[in-house]
Amino acid sequence: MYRIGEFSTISRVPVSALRYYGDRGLLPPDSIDPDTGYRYYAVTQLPRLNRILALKDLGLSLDEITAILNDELSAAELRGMLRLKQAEISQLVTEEQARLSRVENRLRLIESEGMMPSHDVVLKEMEPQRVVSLREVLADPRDVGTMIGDGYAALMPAGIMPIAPCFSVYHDPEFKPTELDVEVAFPVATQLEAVPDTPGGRSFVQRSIPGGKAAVIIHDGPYDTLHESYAAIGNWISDNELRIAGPAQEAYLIAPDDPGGPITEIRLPVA
Amino acid sequence: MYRIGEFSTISRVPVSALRYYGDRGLLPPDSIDPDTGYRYYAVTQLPRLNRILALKDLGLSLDEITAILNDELSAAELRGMLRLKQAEISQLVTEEQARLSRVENRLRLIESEGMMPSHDVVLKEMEPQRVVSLREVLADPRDVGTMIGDGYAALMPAGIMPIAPCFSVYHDPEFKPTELDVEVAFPVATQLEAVPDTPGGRSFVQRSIPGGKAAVIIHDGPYDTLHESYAAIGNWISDNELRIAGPAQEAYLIAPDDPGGPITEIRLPVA
DNA sequence: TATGCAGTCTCTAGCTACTTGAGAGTCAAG
DNA sequence: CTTGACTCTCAAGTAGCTAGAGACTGCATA
Repeated sequence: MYRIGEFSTISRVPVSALRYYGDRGLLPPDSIDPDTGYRYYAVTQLPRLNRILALKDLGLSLDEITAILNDELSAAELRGMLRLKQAEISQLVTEEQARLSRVENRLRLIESEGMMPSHDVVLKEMEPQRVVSLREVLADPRDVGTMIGDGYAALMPAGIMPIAPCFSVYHDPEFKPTELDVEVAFPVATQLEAVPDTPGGRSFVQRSIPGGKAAVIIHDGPYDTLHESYAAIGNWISDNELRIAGPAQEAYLIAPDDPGGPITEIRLPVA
Repeated sequence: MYRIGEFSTISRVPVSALRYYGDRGLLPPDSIDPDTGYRYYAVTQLPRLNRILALKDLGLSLDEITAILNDELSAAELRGMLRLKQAEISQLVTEEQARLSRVENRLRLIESEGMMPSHDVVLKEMEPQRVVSLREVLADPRDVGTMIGDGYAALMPAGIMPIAPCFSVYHDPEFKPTELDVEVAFPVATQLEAVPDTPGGRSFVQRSIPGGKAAVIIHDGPYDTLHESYAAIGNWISDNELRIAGPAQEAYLIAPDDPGGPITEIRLPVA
């Protein structure tokens, strides 16, 4: 019988951890002196302790290990648990590798430009959004602004308030400066009975914009530098070995007539 | 100006996280209503929030991010921090890959044998140990027992108490059943003035056994099944893509004359 | 004007697997 | 009997939030 310090030396497990395992019921001491409370361990407990350490090394939690050691699991459940853990770890490895390449890219950016990039791309989870929208093929990209104005001019008098900033969706698979298939969307809370046509004679469609992951960047500046943010988001996506999985969106968080200039969020669905 | 809920919708960051970042000084609200305590955020805070998220995605802690955002770091420090993070992540990836292969091996073992292996190999950190030891080339492996007895017979009367179980070190690079170069070591607390020779005429050497990582297994059974544990430890080492980095040790935790039979710990230094 | 309800506030606790430390008691040797 | 090493219990700390309790605010409707 060993006292906890000796058992710690033999097993090379810290005293505090042994006490913790004992209190959790994972490795109760062989006996406890009822007068002094001293814990006494037997060498025969080493296999159990080593099993605890080995299972912990597989990434199992102490609760899971407790269940395994107390024989509460069938062989099938055990296999299932391990296969689950296997999937978890391989996902973790993939994620960490992606993180690693993000760090490497950031380092490369800093070394080449001497500073941090001015704005950052982040991956966000988008909720599906119910919208009323106008869609049109435009000759001039700047007409998007008039479409938005036209849309508001129809919605406001009808008492329809967008619940989030309006945004545009660019449906062209590649960029076409002369024939731009663009949708202007106004998020709404629920399906609406009727939506009036716009003063400009456009008709609204009600639909749901699907959710999912999107690479997002805030563009804080005039529209004629939007391409820089698109370049940043494009680089980020290829760096992270993702691919574009839907049409780009631009959300107009602050309108261009604001004294501070417009602020735009570019979103690119990815998978 | 947006209330926290709206800002949460726009940024797709949970309200609780925004409050937390505010309290940490990482992203204080643009203003706080002194009467109600309501937090108000501006769209212009989105770039900072996105930078926080992007840096978090690189694996930086909020403290580190605070330092970066408050411009407390030189470009060199920033590069250093990222390079450190890079090293950390690639080590993490390596570790998780090793863990993954451990899980896969465990699964394979379970599927082939229908159960968990009876004993477990674990990786432990060994402290360097000061010992007094006897070393000899033996014709018969079973003579190790007499060497141990001989050693104790010299040490006990001289008042030298080993501070840990004695163990043997097998110095042969490969196994030789007829000419076994074996060292029997007794751990001691400090360098000793003098150690008497044994009744059997052997002379002690004082030395330090180096520490480091070792693969360890508890063998709970008679010595003639030791090879099974050696096989298990050998498999484990190759599974984990480690290599043997020193002579094997066998620690005699419980002597073979105990009614429960001997318990032995096999240690194989690895790198 | 009253009521309701969604939103917000602060504060506390919980999550994992321990580690650290305080304050008190125990053991063996000299 | 003292000393020093060891052990005990209990509480708090770790990271980055999340969840919940109980109270207050703001806006819309009856």
